[in-house]
Amino acid sequence: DNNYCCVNTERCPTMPGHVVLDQASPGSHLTRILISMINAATDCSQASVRGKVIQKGPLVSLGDEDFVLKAVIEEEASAQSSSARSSSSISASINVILFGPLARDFSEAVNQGEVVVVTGFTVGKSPTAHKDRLHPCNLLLSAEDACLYVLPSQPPRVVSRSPVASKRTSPPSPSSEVSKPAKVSKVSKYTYVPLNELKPGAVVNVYGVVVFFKQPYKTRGTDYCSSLKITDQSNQKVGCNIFCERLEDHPKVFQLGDIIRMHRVKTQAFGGSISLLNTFGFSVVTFDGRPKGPVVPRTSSKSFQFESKDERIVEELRTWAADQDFLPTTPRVHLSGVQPQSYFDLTCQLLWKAPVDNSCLLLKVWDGTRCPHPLQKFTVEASAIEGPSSLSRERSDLAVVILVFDNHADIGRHLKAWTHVLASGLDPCSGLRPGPMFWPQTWTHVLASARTHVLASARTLCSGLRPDSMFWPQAWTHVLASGLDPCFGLRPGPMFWPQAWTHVLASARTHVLATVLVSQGLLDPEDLEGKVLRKCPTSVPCSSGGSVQNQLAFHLHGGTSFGRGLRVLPDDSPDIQELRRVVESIPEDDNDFDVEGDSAIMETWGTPPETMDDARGPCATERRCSHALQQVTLEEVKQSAPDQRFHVTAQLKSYQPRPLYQALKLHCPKCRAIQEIPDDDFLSEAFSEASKAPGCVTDPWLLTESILLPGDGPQSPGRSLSIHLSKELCKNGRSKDLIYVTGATLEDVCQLAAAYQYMLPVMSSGGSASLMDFSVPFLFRGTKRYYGCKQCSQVSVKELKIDGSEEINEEMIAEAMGVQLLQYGLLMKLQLQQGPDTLEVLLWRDAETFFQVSLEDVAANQEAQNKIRGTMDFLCPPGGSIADHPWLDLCLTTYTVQEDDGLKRVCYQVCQTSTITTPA
DNA sequence: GCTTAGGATTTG
Repeated sequence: DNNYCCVNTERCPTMPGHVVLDQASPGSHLTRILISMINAATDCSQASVRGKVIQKGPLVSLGDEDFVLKAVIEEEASAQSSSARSSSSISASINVILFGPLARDFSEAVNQGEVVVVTGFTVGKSPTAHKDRLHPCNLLLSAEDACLYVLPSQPPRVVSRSPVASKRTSPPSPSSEVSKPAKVSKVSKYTYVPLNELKPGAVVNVYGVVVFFKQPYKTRGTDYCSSLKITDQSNQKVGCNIFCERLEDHPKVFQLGDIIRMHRVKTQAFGGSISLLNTFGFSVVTFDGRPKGPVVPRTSSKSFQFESKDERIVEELRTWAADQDFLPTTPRVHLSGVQPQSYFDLTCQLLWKAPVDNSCLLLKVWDGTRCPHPLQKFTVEASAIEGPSSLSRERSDLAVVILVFDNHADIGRHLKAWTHVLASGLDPCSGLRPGPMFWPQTWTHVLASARTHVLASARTLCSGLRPDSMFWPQAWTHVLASGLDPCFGLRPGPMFWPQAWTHVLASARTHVLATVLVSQGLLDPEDLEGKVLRKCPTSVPCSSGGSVQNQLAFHLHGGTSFGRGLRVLPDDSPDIQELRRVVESIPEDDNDFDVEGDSAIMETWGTPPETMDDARGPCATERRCSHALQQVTLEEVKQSAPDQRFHVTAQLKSYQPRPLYQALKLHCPKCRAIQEIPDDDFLSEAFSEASKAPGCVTDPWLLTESILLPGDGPQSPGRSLSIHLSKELCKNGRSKDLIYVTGATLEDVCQLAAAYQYMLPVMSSGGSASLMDFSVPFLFRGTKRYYGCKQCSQVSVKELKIDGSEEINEEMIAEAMGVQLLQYGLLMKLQLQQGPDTLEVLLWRDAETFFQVSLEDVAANQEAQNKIRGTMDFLCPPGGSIADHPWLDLCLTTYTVQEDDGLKRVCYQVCQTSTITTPA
């Protein structure tokens, strides 16, 4: 509330009777009154009222500089809901009547949707209350004492990443994949229903704080299911079940208290209350729920709206949630803080994994801290390890094993080394369980894998179970409830029983194996040891000294109770930053390797390139320069004086920006300024605004044809679209080479651009054609768009002179109009790695050479954008270990730039280098 | 084709 923008400095901020646009903190010395609390007895002298303008009437002249204007302001949603419980049914919308110059100023300066603060008003009885059902009172603002302040309206933003996002403004957007967030219409198209106002059988949008969640788990149907419970300021808790086939489409909820926004969820009556279900067009965005910290949307949606309004709602939910007493979750702890026998959540990085059997997977992870408890040891054959198996001694000492079972093993099998993982509901158990154990510990896993086969093939075993022979009473209830028979033959694959029955089988299996299998001669333990153990590359545990009872093992049990699960965390997650810092501070390049298993896999990612030529494979880039230079190391580059060239071989560890479309820029070859590319929503609004008052273009060298387009009603009256042809071009039979249009929307422009060669949107300036401002393209050709430099252009729209059959191009048009053309540029920051060394370099000047693509094409078509994406995924595979990244032959230049603080900094840029191999 | 799940620790 303290950031009021300075729009109009000519007006005195404290003078009554004016619309003020630049007051720092309006009405702060006064008491703010909620609209619903206003009554005839309200003391107006010390009061201020704040509300959003939802209606703005016309300025009515009473003659001789006297005016009157009626508007309706409404309490903003946040204030409304916080007052909802205490207030009566009095309307939160009130008529405001402005008189005199205040009315005139308001008419000019204030738009519908903006938020205003009024002071110095008087309260009257609203004569229209029975008719408009608004507040029974009205606010009267006359020139003598009244003051009205306008809060700056922050332009909403739309984040647009793919063509899908711009479909609404068809035809296809040239800059879709690569456009920058920009403003669109000021009124959001989404409204959010408070959770206590949900009615069954509706499709709604909601916001909420997550008070319970399960990571997505495989259902018996086709999809994964995320189960959530959310709440909001109404304190209503609402269950949600989100079904999506793809894991990445699920809500990215990582912690209780996260904030979630869902669009298009279906309300459904269930168990006496409302629950939510995703429905067609569902989209979800989540936010970290901790107060402070930036509001960063987490989503895999290709397009989503995100405006200042959303930011405000998130902040409000955060603030509200901070004071609530939500039930505690499993604690999120570091390995250094693990308490035996107490379930915990762990944020960690996967180093490698090894399959144990169909239903168990061993994950080797770390989080940069040391677990103080003695841990069970595991023996793993090197051949079973997926990922870099040898670590420096220091790193290895910090790494721990997690055994993940059943449904989690299915998720875990898809994880790549170096992925950051949230493991929820880990059980830091001792390897030995209380109660009788029938089998030596080393066999348990073998038996676990054997059980499926046995149970699947030997139906009689299970039907032979008797209640008095069960060890765990809770399992028996399940047996009674569901019986075992339906288990068989229903599910293909390693998990052939439905999730709901895991309980029965999991608890029954030890019993089955212990008391039935052997007694019936179906399984011989000797036989098992001889046949199955050999096939099992991971044996559990291998105790070496110490008491097994005191050794901890981390188990992620099957099932999803209490939110147990595995989830990949995005690389920009704030919870990873600390882990990353700690992990990077630990040396990885000492030679004291701790080799897991019998045969070590050579560690490629920490090895200097000179010794690894053969293992590296062909380079993915080649130098196109003609320098005769020796290869040097990154370290040598860093130590050298600037303004030189170097040849290096390195891997691409990471790059920015993500998302990639942000890399594409516009830049001026003359003044070298770089600017962002506006997105279609911004352009759409700019053109739509300009189309409302196109004016008349009467240049004598133009032929004008106007069409009157009918409107859809009072909201959108008809408009006039004019096409102007150059007489000169017409004379030469080339009228279609370049046309000028006025009154066109972006949609019109795109349609016309498809039919003509070049198209110049113009507007009337005193009857002559003039260009629109340079925030929009000044010229269109098909899906290509050309922008001009605000600094370097001297615009005047003139007739294009051409000689005979000369082909028109954008340079000629720009030159004729005095426009300095902007060029497309691609700016990326690459982090190179060479053994233990890293170096940050830029890709800018020779980006086209690097990707072998025209940036003009990248701006205009998806295929070229895909080429860049494909190349980057090849050079830096998502989720892969650095060992899997191809090596790059690079030519680097070094140079210095002057920073804002006057200091000089050395920069590095990739030049004259092309990628060789890109995936199909 | 249009369900799946609808919180409530495993028994490794």
